[in-house]
Parts: sequence; C-alpha cells; structure tokens
Amino acid sequence: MLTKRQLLILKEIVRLYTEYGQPVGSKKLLEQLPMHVSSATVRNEMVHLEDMGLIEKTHLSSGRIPSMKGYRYYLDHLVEPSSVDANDMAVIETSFDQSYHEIDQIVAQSAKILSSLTSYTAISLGPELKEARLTGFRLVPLDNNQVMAILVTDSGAVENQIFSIPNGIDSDSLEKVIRIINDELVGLPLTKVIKKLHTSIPQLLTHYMITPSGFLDIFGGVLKKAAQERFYVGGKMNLINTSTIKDVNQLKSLYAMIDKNDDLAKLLGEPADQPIEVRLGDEMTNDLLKNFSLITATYNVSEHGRGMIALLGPTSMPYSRMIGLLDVFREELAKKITDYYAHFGDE
Amino acid sequence: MLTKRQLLILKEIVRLYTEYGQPVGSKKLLEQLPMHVSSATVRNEMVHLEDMGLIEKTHLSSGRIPSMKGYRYYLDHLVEPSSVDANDMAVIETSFDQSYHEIDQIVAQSAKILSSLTSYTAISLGPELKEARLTGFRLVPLDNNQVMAILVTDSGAVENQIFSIPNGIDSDSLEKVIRIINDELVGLPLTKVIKKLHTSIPQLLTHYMITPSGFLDIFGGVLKKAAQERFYVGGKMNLINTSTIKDVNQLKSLYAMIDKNDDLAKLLGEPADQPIEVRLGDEMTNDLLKNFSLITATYNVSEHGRGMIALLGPTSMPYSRMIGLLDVFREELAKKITDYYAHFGDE
DNA sequence: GTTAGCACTCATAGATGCTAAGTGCTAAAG
DNA sequence: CTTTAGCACTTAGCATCTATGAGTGCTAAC
Repeated sequence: MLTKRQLLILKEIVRLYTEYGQPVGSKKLLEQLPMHVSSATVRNEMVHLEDMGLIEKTHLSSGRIPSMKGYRYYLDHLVEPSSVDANDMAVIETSFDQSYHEIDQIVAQSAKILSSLTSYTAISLGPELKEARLTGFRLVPLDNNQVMAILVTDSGAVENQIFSIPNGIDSDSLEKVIRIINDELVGLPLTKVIKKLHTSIPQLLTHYMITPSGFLDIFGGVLKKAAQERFYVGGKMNLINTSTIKDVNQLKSLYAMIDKNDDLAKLLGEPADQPIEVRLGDEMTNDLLKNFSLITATYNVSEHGRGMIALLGPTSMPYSRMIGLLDVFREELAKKITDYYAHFGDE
Repeated sequence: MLTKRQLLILKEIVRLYTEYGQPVGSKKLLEQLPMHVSSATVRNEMVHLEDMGLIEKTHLSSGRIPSMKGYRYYLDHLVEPSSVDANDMAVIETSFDQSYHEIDQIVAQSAKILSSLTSYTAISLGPELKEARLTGFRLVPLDNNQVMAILVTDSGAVENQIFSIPNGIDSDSLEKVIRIINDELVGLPLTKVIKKLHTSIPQLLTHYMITPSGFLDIFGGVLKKAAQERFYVGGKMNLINTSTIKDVNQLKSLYAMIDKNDDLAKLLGEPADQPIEVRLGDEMTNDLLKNFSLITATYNVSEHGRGMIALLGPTSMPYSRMIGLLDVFREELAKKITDYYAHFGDE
C-alpha cells in the first residue's frame, strides 16, 4: 500500500517527466512539492517506489522516470484531467465552423484539428456503420461501357465505384436487377445485405441474367467499401518528433501501418466501456508501438452508434492535459455530428 | 574548353559520387579509369576542373564532389542512359498487369511502381486534361436533401461531389437545368465550359430559377475538381532517406508541399521539350529542395495529350541509371494508358 | 522518521592524439 | 611542355581522457 506522500511523489514524477521529458531528481521534485522535508527523505521514498516497480532509473545515478507499471498506476488512480485552455477551446470551435456535405468530411476534419492541437497523431473513426441500413442503390451509366454504382446508407455514408459493364448483361435486365436490389435489400442493415447477397439474391437474379456473378461482384465491391470502417489520420508527420529517429525503417513500418485501414482497426479495437482509455505501448501487441501510447475516446451519436477518436503519441505524453482535451473534444465532435444528422440524416 | 581526359575524369567523379555517396579522391579515380597516368596527374587535372567550377572539395584535403555547375555539365553533355536491368523490367511489366476501371488508378499505380523501383519519391500526372471535353453531366438524387453531381470527360476522368440541394430550387426546374447543361455544354472542352459558365449560361438559367448562383456553384465545384490536375505521389517516405534528418521541420514542410496539389503543379511546371529533363535543386525556386533533384519525363498518349512522371531524389542520384529507367518507364506507362483508352475512351 | 554529509556513479561536453585519405607543390625525368 | 615521385600538410573520424554537474545510496546523528 502506498502512503499519501508516496502517491504525491509518484504523481509529481509523472507530471514533471511527461511535461519536460527529463528524468526527475529529488531536488527538482522538492521544489515542486508542497512539503517541508529534505531531499534525502524524498530519496528514501523514491527507493520505496522503485522497489514496488513504479519508477525506475535510466542509469545508476540518474533521476527517476515512471515505469510502465507506474504509468498504469498513475492512469488508474492518480490522473486528474485538466481543464481545457480557452485558446484551444476557441480553436476547436472555429475549426469546426464550416458546413459539411458528407459525414466523412467532419470526421476527417476532426483528426486534423486534434492533431494540430496536440502535435501528436490523431485517428478518427466515424460512428459505427455496422447497424447502418442501406437506403439506396443507383447505377448511373457514364458512357457506352462504364457505369457508376452508388450506394447510400442511412448513416450518411455514400460510396461509389466505377465499373465497366460485364459481358453478358444488357441494360434491360440490368434495370430489372436494380429493381430487385431495391425491393429486396434497401432498408436492411448492411450486415443482412451482405448475408442475403450470398443466399437468396443469386437465385432471384438468375431469372434475368445467365451469370449473375459479374454483377454481384460489382455490388459486393461497393458494399464492402461502404461497410468498411474508414479511419482518418491527422498529423502523421508528428510521429517523427516522437520516434527516436535512429531507425528510419521502424518509422517507415509505422507509417505503413498508419496508412492501412485493417491495421488501424486492429489498433483501435472495439469501443471501450470507459469514454476515455489509455493503452500503453507494452500493452499493445505491436512491437513498433513500444514507446507509444494510445488514448482512445468514445462518443455517442444517439441512435447512430458510437464513434472513436484516438491520439497516438509517446508514452510520456502529458496525460492530464490530453485526457482533459480529448474529453471536451469528443463531446464537441458528437455535437457536430448530431447536428449533421439533424439536418440531413433523419426523415 | 575541356580536354578529353578532363571530360573522362569529370564523368567518372559524378558516376562514383552518385553511386557511393563519398567524395572521390585521385587514387580511387585512377583505379576506375582506363588510364596509364599517375595519381599526381589526375590531381593536376582535378585542379583544372575545380578552377572551372565543375567540382569542389568538402574540406581542404578532401576528395572532390561535383558542383552544381558540374552536375549540369554532366547532364547536358556527358550522361549516357544505362539500359534497364532485366529484373526491373519484369517488375514494371508485372506490376502493371491488372485491369483498371479508372485512368487515375493507372496513374496512381505508376507512381507506386516507380518509387519502389528507385527508392526515391515518384510523382505522376496523367495526360493533360486541359483539352478534355465534357461528355456527360448527371445529377443523382440520394435522399430528400442530397444530390450527387457526376461529371465525365472524354479523357476518362470521372468526378463526383455530394451536395445538399440549395434553397429555392425545386426538382422540376432542376431537371430542365440539367437539360440545358447537356445541350449547351456537353461536348465542349472544359476550358470553354468554364468560360461559358460565367457568360451565357447564367442568363439561360434565369428562365427556370430565380437565383441560379446556387446551382452554378455546384456545377462549378465539380468542374473545378475535374479540370484540376491530380498528382499521385508514391514513396513519400523515401524522402526521409535523402534528407539530412537534422531539421525535422524542413522535412515536415517538404511533406506538406508534396501533399499540396498546387505546389506540385508549380514544381513540375509545363511539360518540357525534351522527353526527359533534370532540374537541379538550385535551379528550382523552392529552398526546401536545395539538396534535391527532379527528373521529369514526358509521355504522349496520342490525341489525349501528354502526361508526366517525375522522380524526386537527392542531387547525387545515379542519373544514368535513373534516366535509363525513366525512359523505359514512360513508354510502358504510355502504352498502358493507350490500351486503356482503346478499350473505354474512344467510341 | 528525518536529515546532513559524504562517497560514488554516470551522461555530457570539451580537449587531445592518432590514423587514413587526400591534397598541393616542387624538382626532376621524359 | 607534360608527367611523375616524393614530401609536407590538412582534415574527418575515431577513440581516449578529463572535468563538471546532477543525481544516487548509505550512515550516523538528531
């Protein structure tokens, strides 16, 4: 069990180290602490904290830095989200102050704002689409050979893809097929649409085309794009600051990861119970992220599901500021998206 | 005037330096040169070359590296494109061996291939769109409030944009307006379309809507996107290798530039007379590119205009290999795009 | 339990010396 | 006039050393 003083010291070590990036010594600590003890006393306490594995030295006679366990303890028990700077608050509000035509624009913008606010890397994921319903499917002929397939969901996502018309399909039967799609699939959740696409639909289509597979590929392709979670990343370049640029290759792998949707999905995982959670580098599976830390924030957009926005930065992030900021930010973002749906989504 | 021997030495200095990145000394030079002279003689020649400003030292007793003037002379008079590695050739051919639905996919792919082949950064710009003609304009209603505007050009570019319907426009007059657009504008080059959009069209539209400006904004927006040159960049991260990573901020600015369409347009400039040209860092306006060099290659796609593909790397690139590679590559790319048009574009 | 004092450790920065690679110059040879 | 051997000189890079300052752990006294 930790004494009150030990807690105070641990908290201050984390604060100072995350703020200034330098190991914290007993004297520096004393200057900051409201205590009337000597540096020797502080040192004794630090030995205890080290014995418990909460802090560690970078070399035999260095100051202390928090250990992973120390960060974890700090985050679980000690951190107090600080309130947001008036300046930052203004930036958030003005940066969002545009009109958006697509929900993804808002989500993309949110990543930009957050990254510029923090100088870290922000990853934004719109409200879940899993329960989204298909509200419309269009095929627009562009010229003799090409067609644009457009798919709309009630979550506001619009996806399109250009295709050349498969052989063996004439435009008459194509129109009938579109009608079938609209009758059978529109209104259903995307998950069900995908299921039906492999079960009942192929049979229905055989009435109108010999080999429906060509067409189903088209539809399936756009559907997949629409159902896929799309992450927006802001401030990618800020990763350079964090990384100990020694190994350029690691940096490149990291960028490759950040650019890959699947990897990001794995990284963020499922929306958590807590609105804000912090995952430390060694708690994540990827070795590249050893020295990083991920703060994820979840927000609700009433019946439209939950979105996530995350901050990727060094393990030594100033958590209390970041968490405070993210907490406000997620609410602002939710508000903005709710507004959007209020104007376009629901009717 | 340079003697034959001096030319040989200059050429070899450039070759060795661009290949190994190390200043070239008189002994190393002798080993590589088919000459029966002593190192002292070579040194004397190097003094002459230095007097002429073609090579320079990094410090008082170092080997020589080419000066900017030296590179320029080398590129103008001495460089011989080397033939392409069989291996590289295979990579090019297999990497292009897919079917593409949009011309931009080919262009984007070309940047990827070239960058992975060279470990530099590749910038690809499709055939010019300036003379492209508008072949179709569609408005597809998505839901009660939103409409997708689609614009097709004969260059194969398709552009779309989602809009909320401006106030004061009902769907009846909207349809009439679409007809006017199709009658008046389809078939014209985009440049003329833009002109007409500001002259005759507004008057025509006033018959059907009170304030045509809302609608014209929509159309103008998509048009602008379609007429805009779209650059695809591959191997961005390779810039890290080149840069002397000391100043992270410069690197960031560089990335910001690479991500901005307008800046890239300025950088590449107009297609040149020569199929392949090299611009050295100090010949470019941007200070960030001081230590870089840009090799631009132009290719023709018969009546569809000219495209460009460029390679951005350190000034000390192995030019003869790169130029040889680019020369082959631009032809392969032209072939691929010509094929594409043969299937979809012309009818 | 707390503190002063002290011996000890280590990162950092600056100084020193050595070596290998390279140069320019000079004087002699071709 | 060109080429060459030889030599004195310069420099980057590297390893080695030293002083300094910030920090520690420990002990003995309060």
